[in-house]
Amino acid sequence: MADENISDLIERYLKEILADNEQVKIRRSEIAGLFDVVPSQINYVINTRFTIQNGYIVESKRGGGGYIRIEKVHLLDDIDVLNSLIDAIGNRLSKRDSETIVQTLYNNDLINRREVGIILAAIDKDAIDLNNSDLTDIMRANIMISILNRLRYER
Amino acid sequence: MADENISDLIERYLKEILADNEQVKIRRSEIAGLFDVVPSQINYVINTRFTIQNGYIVESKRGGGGYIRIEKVHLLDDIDVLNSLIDAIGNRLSKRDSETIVQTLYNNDLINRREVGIILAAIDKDAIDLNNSDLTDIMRANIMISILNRLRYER
DNA sequence: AATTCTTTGACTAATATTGACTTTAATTAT
DNA sequence: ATAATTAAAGTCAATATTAGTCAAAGAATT
Repeated sequence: MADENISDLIERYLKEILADNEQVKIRRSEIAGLFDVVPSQINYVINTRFTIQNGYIVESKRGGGGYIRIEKVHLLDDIDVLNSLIDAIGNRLSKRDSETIVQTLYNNDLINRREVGIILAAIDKDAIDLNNSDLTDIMRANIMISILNRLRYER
Repeated sequence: MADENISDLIERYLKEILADNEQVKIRRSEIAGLFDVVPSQINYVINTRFTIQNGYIVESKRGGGGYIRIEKVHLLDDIDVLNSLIDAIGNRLSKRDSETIVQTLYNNDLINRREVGIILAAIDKDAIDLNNSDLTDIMRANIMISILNRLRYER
């Protein structure tokens, strides 16, 4: 417990609030001031400790009245399939492989027919085409991973 | 819930009225006075929060007895909603506008909460980012249109 | 010694607020 | 009737107020 750098302290501070609340809404500069660090360190703490893998989602808004909101989400129990699918996708994902993944999701009752349609529309070749099949496969991988991560929790 | 910016407060004020009425008719300077802001801020609020994507149409008149009227738009059926949303998307689509669209889909019972999450994941900034914000907005427009088109016949 | 993690700050991006100037419509004066 | 005045709303660019990114420097760990 005594091994604490400032990022750890900030993490602990936020998680203590999250122990009693579903979410924290902060003003970045305030927290930075509280711990006497530069504002961007708050981003560092968030990026390293409040990821979706840890069960947190983060929203923010800039400008007057801006904020950062961290929300704890409930990760589902049976997400092994999702996790292994995420792990299996590398940087690129072919159309064919993406269809296999969607089929797997459907077979495992992780998505319904309608959701199959939506996901296939989201990664549709024409939609994400960039005149560069390499880029298209990268884009497809990114989108698929983002969706799989979303399926890992419910709100 | 405190600490919202004034534009959010004005938005909320108007939407509360619109919850009970089909339309609001305001005198710009009055609302500005009520919230102690400059009159043109009312235009800012309207332009950013009461767009057609949001499901509102706005009419106004200048000169003596001038006014601004905000009206909830009433589209006949789901296809109308989808068509008008598709029409409103050009080549590019900002994050903000995309969120408005998804909200409108939800408000019109065209998608459920879970589908909101999936769609937002599909167009998430980090997912479709290619280190080029121009391309990001183009990609977001393409994906959103693809999904909207899917919803058009999958229902 | 090498690698990874943390801290810092300069620069960028998004959103909100303000105010000077313009346009339109109604009212009043000629 | 027509012109002048007044009373609105609209536009747009400048400024203010946040948060985000990224890379370099420093610290800790392996």
